[in-house]
Amino acid sequence: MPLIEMYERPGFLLRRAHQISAAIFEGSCAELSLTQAQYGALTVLSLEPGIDQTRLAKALAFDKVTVLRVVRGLQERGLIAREVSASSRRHMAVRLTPAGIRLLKKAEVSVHEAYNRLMAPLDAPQREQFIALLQLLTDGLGEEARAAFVPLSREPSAG
Amino acid sequence: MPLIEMYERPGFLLRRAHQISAAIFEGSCAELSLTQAQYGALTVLSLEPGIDQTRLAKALAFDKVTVLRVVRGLQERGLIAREVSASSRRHMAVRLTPAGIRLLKKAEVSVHEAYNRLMAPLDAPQREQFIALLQLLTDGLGEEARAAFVPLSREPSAG
DNA sequence: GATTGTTCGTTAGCATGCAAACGATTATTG
DNA sequence: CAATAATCGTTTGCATGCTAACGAACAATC
Repeated sequence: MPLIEMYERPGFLLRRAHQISAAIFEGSCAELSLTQAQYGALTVLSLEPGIDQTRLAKALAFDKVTVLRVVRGLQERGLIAREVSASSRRHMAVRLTPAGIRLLKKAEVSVHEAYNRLMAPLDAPQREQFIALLQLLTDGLGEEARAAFVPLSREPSAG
Repeated sequence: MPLIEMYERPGFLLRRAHQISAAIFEGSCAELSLTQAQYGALTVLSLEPGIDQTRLAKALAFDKVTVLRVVRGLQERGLIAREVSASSRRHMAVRLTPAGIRLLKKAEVSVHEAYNRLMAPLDAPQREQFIALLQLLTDGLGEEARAAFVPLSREPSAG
């Protein structure tokens, strides 16, 4: 048994795969200075303009604090705008600026490139299987681990 | 198209899956105060006593600094011992203490429990597929991303 | 309508992961 | 043996992710 059992454990492999994925993504998007987290935020904001930070956190499965820092960074770069919500003074309405929309559009190319680099070792059916299994895993564990992952498709658009 | 494309992207899913995996692992090992990183280090050390930190980092696909901090923490808890290597003054020989061996043995139960919780949404063939695909992905990208992932099976035991 | 409780955004603190830089030590080369 | 280069461990600094705590605003209850 020369091969270490550890290298077959999903925990180890997931950490490693995520590590590689992040490195590839940020390599591909280095020119745009976009991290995975920032890209995710821009993507959600493009589909849900004016969403508040808590909802944004849930959509991304992020922590509140992480969303705050991501959003603040994007705001400082002029990619998004934040203002107190019209309906509630404690909600922040976050939306893309024209510059943010442009950058997101530009990023799609790099993101696609990162996807291809990441999935290079897998052929088409393997990619489908892999994604299906990941979805099965994360969906099935959504409540187990945190109970806060609500993909936004159709939800009350104002509490 | 109500479902967001993002939720099908492997980068997002990998980050999410890793996030859940880490939470489950640390939940199961909370009593032992063991993180994934610490458990990985103990595991490698149990198979390669006296390994130096750089090699340990490569085996775990960790950064040098991360290994340093992990190893220092384990040393402060009396689970491992570090001493300057006999063959080279700039190498540190790291090995488990009896307490470390005991804790690692105790941890196996919790680790197994974490595995079952993590893989709960998948049946047996799916688990095999999932692990095989993860291995295919990480092996295939080992050099692409970093060129530093050398699973230890049989390597020069002294440079 | 005042009190209680909940939620949102924020700050602060801790752990993890990476890159850069530096002293000490070893390897390499003449 | 002397000089240069490479390597190991370490420190520092930065980014990310989480928990805990807190003020402000809202909701719920009586």
